[in-house]
Amino acid sequence: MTRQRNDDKRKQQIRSAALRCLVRRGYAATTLREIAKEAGLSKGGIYFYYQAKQQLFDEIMETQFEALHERWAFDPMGDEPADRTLARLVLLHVGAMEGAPDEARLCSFLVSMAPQHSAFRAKLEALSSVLRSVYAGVIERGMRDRLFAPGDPEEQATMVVCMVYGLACLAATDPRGRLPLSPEELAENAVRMLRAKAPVDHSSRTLRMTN
Amino acid sequence: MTRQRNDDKRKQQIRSAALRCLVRRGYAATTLREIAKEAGLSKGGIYFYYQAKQQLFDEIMETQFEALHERWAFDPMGDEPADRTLARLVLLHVGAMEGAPDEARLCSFLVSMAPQHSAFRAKLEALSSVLRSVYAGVIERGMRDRLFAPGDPEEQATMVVCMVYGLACLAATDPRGRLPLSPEELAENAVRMLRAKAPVDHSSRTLRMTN
Amino acid sequence: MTRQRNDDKRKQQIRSAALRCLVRRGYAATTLREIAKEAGLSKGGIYFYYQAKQQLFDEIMETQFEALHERWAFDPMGDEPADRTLARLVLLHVGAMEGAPDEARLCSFLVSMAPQHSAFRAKLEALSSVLRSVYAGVIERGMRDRLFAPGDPEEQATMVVCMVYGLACLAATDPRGRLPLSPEELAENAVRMLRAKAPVDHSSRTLRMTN
Amino acid sequence: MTRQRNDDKRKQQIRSAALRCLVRRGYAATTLREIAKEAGLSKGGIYFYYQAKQQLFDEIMETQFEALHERWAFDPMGDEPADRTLARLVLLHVGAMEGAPDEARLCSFLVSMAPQHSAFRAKLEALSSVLRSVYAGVIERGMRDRLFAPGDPEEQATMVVCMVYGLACLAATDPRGRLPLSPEELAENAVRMLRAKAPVDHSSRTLRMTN
DNA sequence: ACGCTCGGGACGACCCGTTAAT
DNA sequence: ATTAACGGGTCGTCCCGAGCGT
Repeated sequence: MTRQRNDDKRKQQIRSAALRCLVRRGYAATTLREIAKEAGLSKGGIYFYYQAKQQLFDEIMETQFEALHERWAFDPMGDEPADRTLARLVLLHVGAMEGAPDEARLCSFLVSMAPQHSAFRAKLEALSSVLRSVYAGVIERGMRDRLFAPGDPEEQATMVVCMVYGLACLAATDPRGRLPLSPEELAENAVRMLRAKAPVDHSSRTLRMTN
Repeated sequence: MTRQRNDDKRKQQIRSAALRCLVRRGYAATTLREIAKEAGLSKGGIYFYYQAKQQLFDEIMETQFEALHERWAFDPMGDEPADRTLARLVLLHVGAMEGAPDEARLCSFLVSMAPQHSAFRAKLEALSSVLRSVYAGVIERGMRDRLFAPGDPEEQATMVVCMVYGLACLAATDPRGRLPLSPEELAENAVRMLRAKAPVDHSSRTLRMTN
Repeated sequence: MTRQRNDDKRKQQIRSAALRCLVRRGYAATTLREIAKEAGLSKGGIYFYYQAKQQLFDEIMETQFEALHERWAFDPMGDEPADRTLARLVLLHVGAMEGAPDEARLCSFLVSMAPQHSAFRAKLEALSSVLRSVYAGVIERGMRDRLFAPGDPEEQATMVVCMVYGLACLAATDPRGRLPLSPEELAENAVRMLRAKAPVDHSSRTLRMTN
Repeated sequence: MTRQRNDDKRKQQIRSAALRCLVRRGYAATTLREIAKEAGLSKGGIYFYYQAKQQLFDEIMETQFEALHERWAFDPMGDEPADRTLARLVLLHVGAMEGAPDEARLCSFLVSMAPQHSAFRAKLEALSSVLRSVYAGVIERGMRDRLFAPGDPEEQATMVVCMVYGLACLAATDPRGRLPLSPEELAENAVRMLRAKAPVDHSSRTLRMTN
C-alpha cells in the first residue's frame, strides 16, 4: 500500500518534471537527461517507472487531458443569470493561466503537437468540443432569457473558445507568461459581445463583395 | 545575374520545403534529410546554400516575419467607416488561413517556438504589437465616430488579436486545417463586440468578489 | 546447516537456469533479467547470491568443467578388450547428448567462448587433453593387443575426439538437438577406423603433390 | 561503374573487418565501434553502408554461406579412384583452416549462432547437408568400386563431416588456431575408416546391452 | 536477516548535423 | 551538388549496489 502510494507519488513527480520540460522546449528537443535532472534522479531511475520516452509522454498527456476535462467540463448552475455563469466559466478557464506561465504554454504546446499525432489531435479536438458545448449550453440559455442577443449558440461558443485559446497564445509569447488582459477583462468583453444586437445583414454581404 | 536569379529561386524552394516540414513536425523533430527530400535534392545540397540548419531556420523565420509584417502592417484607408475597415482587416488577417492549413499551423508554430529562443520571442512580440496597434488605431477612430462603444482601444485591440490567434489554434487542431468559423463570421462578431455598450459596472465587480 | 543447504540449492537452481540461457544465447546476449525469469526470482535476488554476472558465469563454468572432468576422466578397466573399452568410452561421452539438446549446445558454447578468454581457453584445452589422453591410453593398449592397427596413439585419439566434438556441433545445429548419428553408430565407426590397416604410403604423398 | 566498384570494395572491407570481430568475440559482444576501428573508419561511416548491425551481420552471413557453398559444393571428377577423390575433398575442406585461425573460428561461430536464429540455423543445416551429400556421392562410388567397405553412404558421410567439424572445433580452441592434426592426416584416417571391413554385428548389439 | 524495489552510471545502437572530396 | 565519411549525442537498456519493507 505504502509502496503503491510512493510509486504513484514518484511517477507524479517525474510527470510534472517532464511536463515542465516539455512545455518549455517541446517534445523532440526534450532529452531524458533533462527530465531526469529536473526530477532529481538519474536516467535509469526514470526508466524504472517509464519504459520509454514516448510512454512517459503519453501518460502525461493522459493525465493532463483528464485534468482539463475535469476542470473544464464544469456543470454551470441553472439558477443564475446566464451572463454571470458565462463570466464565471471564462474566469475558471482562463484564471489558471494567471501567474502560472506553464499553464498557458501547455495550451500552446497541445496545439503545436496536434498536427503530428492523429490520436493526439483527436483528444485535443474532443477537449475543445467539450469546452465548446459547455459554452454553447450557457449561451443558449442566455438567448432564451433575452440576456444575449439571438444567434447561433454554437457559433458564439466557438468565438468564446477562440478568445480563450488566443489569450493562451499571447501569454505563451510573453517572456514571463503574463496575460495581456486580465481574466476579468476577457470575461467582460465576451459577455459584451454576446449581449450585442446582431449586426445588420447587408454589412456582411457587402463585405464579401468588397473582398 | 542568371546565376544569382537561379540561386535565389533555389533558396526559396528550399525555404518553402523546410517551412512545410517545420510547421508540421516542429524544429527539433525536423531532420535535414526530410527537408532535402521535400525540396527534391540531397542533404549535402542544402549545405551549399545554407551553412547550418539553424541558419536555414533563421532565414526562414526572417522571411516569414517580413511577409507577415508586410501583410499585417496594412494602412487602413481613412475615408471608410471604421467598422468596415476593421472587418476588412480581420478578413485580411484570417483569410489567408482559409484553405491553407499550413498557414494556420505556422501561426501556432510561431507561438510554440516563442518560449525557447528569446530573440525569436522578441520578434513575435513585435509582430503582435504591430497587429495590435493597427487594430487599436482603427478602433480608436471607430470610438471617436461613435461607431464603437467607448472604452480602451488597446484592450479592445488585444481582444481582436486574441480572436485571430485563437482561430489559428483551432484551425491547426483540425485534421484538414479547416476553420471552425468562416473569416466573415469572425469579423462580424468582432464588430459586434466593439459596437456593444459597455456592460454595467457592478457585474464585473461582483465577479471579482465572487471568485 | 539447513540454511546452508537451502542456499546451495538455490545457487544450484540459479546456475542451472543461467546455464540454460547461456548455451542458448551466448554470454554477452544473456541478460540478468532472463536468468532471473528462468530461475523464477527477481534480478536483485540473483545479485544476493552472486555479486556479478561474471562471477556467476565463472562459477557455472567451474561447475561444468568439474562435472565434465569427472565424467570424462574415467578410468577404463584393464581386463576388457580395448575395442570394447573404447566403444564404451565413446558411448559415455556422447550418450549424454542424446535427448539433451543443451548438452550438445554446451559443448559448442564452450568452443565458441574459447577464443575470447584465455583462462577459459586454457581450461578447455586441459579438458580436451584429458579426453585425448584417456583415449590414447586405450588405443595404445589396443595396438599392443593387435586389436587396432599400429600407428600413433595420440593421433588416433585426436581423431576420435574430433568425431565426438563434431557430433556435438551437428547436434547443436539441429533445431531439436537430435544427433544425426546414434552414439552406437559413432562408436562402431571409431572402432572400425582404428582396426583398419594403415593406408599405403604413396597415396598421401601423391596427394600432397597433387594439391 | 567505378562508383559501384568502389562501393562494393568498401562494403567488402567492412564485412571482412566485421567478420574478424565476430568470430573473435561473438555477435552480441562485438560493438560497432570495434568494427569501425577494425575497418579503419568511423561509426557513421559504417552506418552509411549498413543501416543496422543486424543487417551488416545478415549480409556477412549471406556472403559467407555463399562462399562456403561454392567452395564445398565441388564436383568431384569421376575418372579418379574414389579414395583419392575423397582425400582431396577433405583436404579442400580442411585445408583452408590451416594457417588461418579465423577460418576455423568461423566454423565454430556458425555453430554457436545456430541455436539462436531459426533462419540462420536452416542455412547452416542446408550447408551441412550439401557437404554431406557431396561426401555421400563419393563414398557410394567408392563402395561400388570395392574401394570402400560396404555400408550406408549417408552414415559414413556424416562421420566424415563430424571429423571436419570436430577439427575446426579443436583449432578454434587453440590459442593460435593451429590444427592438432594436419589436413593430410585427417584425410588418411578418413579413408582408412572407409576402407575398413564393417565390424562384426554382435559387438554393437553387446554394446547396447552393456549400456 | 533476506529479498526486492528503486536508483545510478555506463554503454550500445542508431541517427543526425556537418564537412571534404569529387 | 552529390557521395562518402565523421563524431557527437540521444534513447534504450544493462549491470550493479544501497536501502527499505517484510
